[in-house]
Amino acid sequence: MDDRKRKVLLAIVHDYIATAEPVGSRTIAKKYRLGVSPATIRNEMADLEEQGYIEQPHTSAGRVPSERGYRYYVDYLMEKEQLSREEEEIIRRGYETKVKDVGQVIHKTGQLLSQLTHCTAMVLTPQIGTSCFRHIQLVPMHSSQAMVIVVMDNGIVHHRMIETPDSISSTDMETLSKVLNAKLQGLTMESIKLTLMKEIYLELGRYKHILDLAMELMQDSLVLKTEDKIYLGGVFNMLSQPEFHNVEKVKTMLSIMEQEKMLHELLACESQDDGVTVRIGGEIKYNVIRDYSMVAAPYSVSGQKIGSIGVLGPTRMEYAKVISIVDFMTANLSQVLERLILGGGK
Amino acid sequence: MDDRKRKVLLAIVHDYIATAEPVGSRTIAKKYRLGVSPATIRNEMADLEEQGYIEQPHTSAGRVPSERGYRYYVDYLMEKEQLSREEEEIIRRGYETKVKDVGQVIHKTGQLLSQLTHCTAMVLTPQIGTSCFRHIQLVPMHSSQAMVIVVMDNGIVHHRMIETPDSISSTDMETLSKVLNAKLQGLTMESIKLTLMKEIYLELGRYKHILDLAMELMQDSLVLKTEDKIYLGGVFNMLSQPEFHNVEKVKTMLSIMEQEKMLHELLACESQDDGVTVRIGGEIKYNVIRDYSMVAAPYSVSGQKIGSIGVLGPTRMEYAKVISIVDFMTANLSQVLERLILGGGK
DNA sequence: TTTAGCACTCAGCAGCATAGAGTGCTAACA
DNA sequence: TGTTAGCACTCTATGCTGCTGAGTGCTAAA
Repeated sequence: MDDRKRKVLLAIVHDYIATAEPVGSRTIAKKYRLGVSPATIRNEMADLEEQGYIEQPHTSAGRVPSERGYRYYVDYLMEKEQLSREEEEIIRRGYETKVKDVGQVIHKTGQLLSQLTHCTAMVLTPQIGTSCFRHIQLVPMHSSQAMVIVVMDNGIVHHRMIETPDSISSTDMETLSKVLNAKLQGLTMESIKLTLMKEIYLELGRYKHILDLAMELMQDSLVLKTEDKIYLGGVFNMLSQPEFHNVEKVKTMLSIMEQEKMLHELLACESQDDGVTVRIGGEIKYNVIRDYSMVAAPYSVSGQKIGSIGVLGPTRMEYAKVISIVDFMTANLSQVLERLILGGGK
Repeated sequence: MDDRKRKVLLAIVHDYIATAEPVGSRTIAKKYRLGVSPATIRNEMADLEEQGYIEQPHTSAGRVPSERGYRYYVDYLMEKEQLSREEEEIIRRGYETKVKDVGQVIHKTGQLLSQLTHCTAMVLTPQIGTSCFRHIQLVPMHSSQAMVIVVMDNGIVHHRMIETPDSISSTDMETLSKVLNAKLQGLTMESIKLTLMKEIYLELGRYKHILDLAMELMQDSLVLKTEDKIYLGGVFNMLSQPEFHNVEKVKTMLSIMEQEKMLHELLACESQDDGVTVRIGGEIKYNVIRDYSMVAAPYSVSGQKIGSIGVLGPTRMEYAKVISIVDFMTANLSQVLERLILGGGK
């Protein structure tokens, strides 16, 4: 792959990304000023096609980058693109208001991501793994109902209504809360389950029913807070791209969007890697989305990866820009979440 | 409008709903056996057209119901349709699992609604208005941070991280919680704000900073829990309907879906009325969605309307069925929520 | 009042010719 | 040996034509 071939490939990728039309030799010669005639470029293109970097939709059309071509572009040709001031400004402003809870942050992140990339944004909600128990509170509500509230070290709060036997008074509940707090504070769920429970049950055996329910909630706080939702945004945004002129494509795309489970696996697996990952076409495991590309990256709080954000779009996407944006957004999101989860913000 | 005209109109509406094709006189004569010849039906159709109940897409096409026609159908001709056993079964099963928190219920409701109606489902999250303060808890977290948790009478729980001055100890927080609980329990937010705050500030003046933050959260618990989100489901579902063969329509529909604000107003205004409301085409205030119809109804908990669910679809929708489904679903949702919010369920 | 018959309209489709974009190949040129 | 001009070739897209069939409205007879 000599230098001129690289230049031709770069030109093809750039032009195709910009116009969504197959690129002909004349166009390259004129627009990209390689200093050679269309005929020469045609020769180069024939070679590139033989090597699998570009393809022809039909005989009398220009060339289009193949998946391999995009891959080569992303790995070797692409120049990193800085975010424009304007873009950075949009992001900063986006987080200025409305950052009162994690859900809102996730939502906003998705919005910004799709707005800036013109693709569909996917944001995995933070999944906070091991954490310590901090506080439990039983609050009497109605006659025979109470609310259990469990606070974890990482700021996660869970609550649930439970039925209480009539025999229990509100002072009982207060005592119960106190004992549980004293015994359990600072422990992880695992250790609570394994060791201490027997002791507690022995001591507070007569409240067994409530204890059971409270424990269940505590467990859920840990396990279920893998309440792994995905925020999806800007599907419409993407549909204005020319690849979706065809109704069938729109429909497959939308049906993909409704398969949350798949999207989830898609994003979750990305979060294994560090930094921004780019998957192009067939590199995505799922057959349904083989025609699209995905750019994703994990975000983290206090050094621990707790989720990821990603962008799904046509293989013909502005990789350079999208990658920078995803990169910038993860950093930003990490910061915002850090402030929010670990406190410090208003 | 004589009896035969009504029958013809009914036939046209039914057939058009079923096939999405303009209905001709021959079709009606053959399929709907009115006992008269196509020519007679043609005469009736000419009258119906003159009266504005049906329209002709072009000269050599059959007739299509106009908005007025649909309206007449919904008001006078339509027969209520019972849900099939199968459908009831689907709904019941849908709620069997996964009913642990309000969000999930809303989500599931949207899913079911769209699945059964083949339209886009919209579910407004419960907006619980006046409620009493039940419990406040300050939980120390890290060195200079604490979590405020506010529990309302109706089972709503809010929490937020706040900064605490270093001078405050965890026992201080305990005391603070206790005093606040004692003073405020059972009051509505309004009365708290108006009368009691001065007294409390006097007593606990040195914690002013924390009190401010706590009060802010309490206020939000009331006001902000108009966290009026809309759950949207089954957009894809609807796009498989023939009206969306045209890409432009798909796009407008999707752009509508992304205008949360509008959808929200749309649903919110419905919840004024009792029972199921049907808006057809231009009866919807917003110009963008003039080509669609909407069936909506409020749901309630302990007699109070706290939200609504709705269905948005092409004017050519199965009104009879959709109306029954929306009706059934609101009743069901009310029940499920009642159990969840007021406690009782596991 | 109903109906049969008939002329008329019009969307949709197939068939065909044309234009234009782009290629590959060949032969000439540096 | 690499580059380029020229040319024949291919194939899509577009627009035109004429035909078909569905469906109507009108008229006149039952």
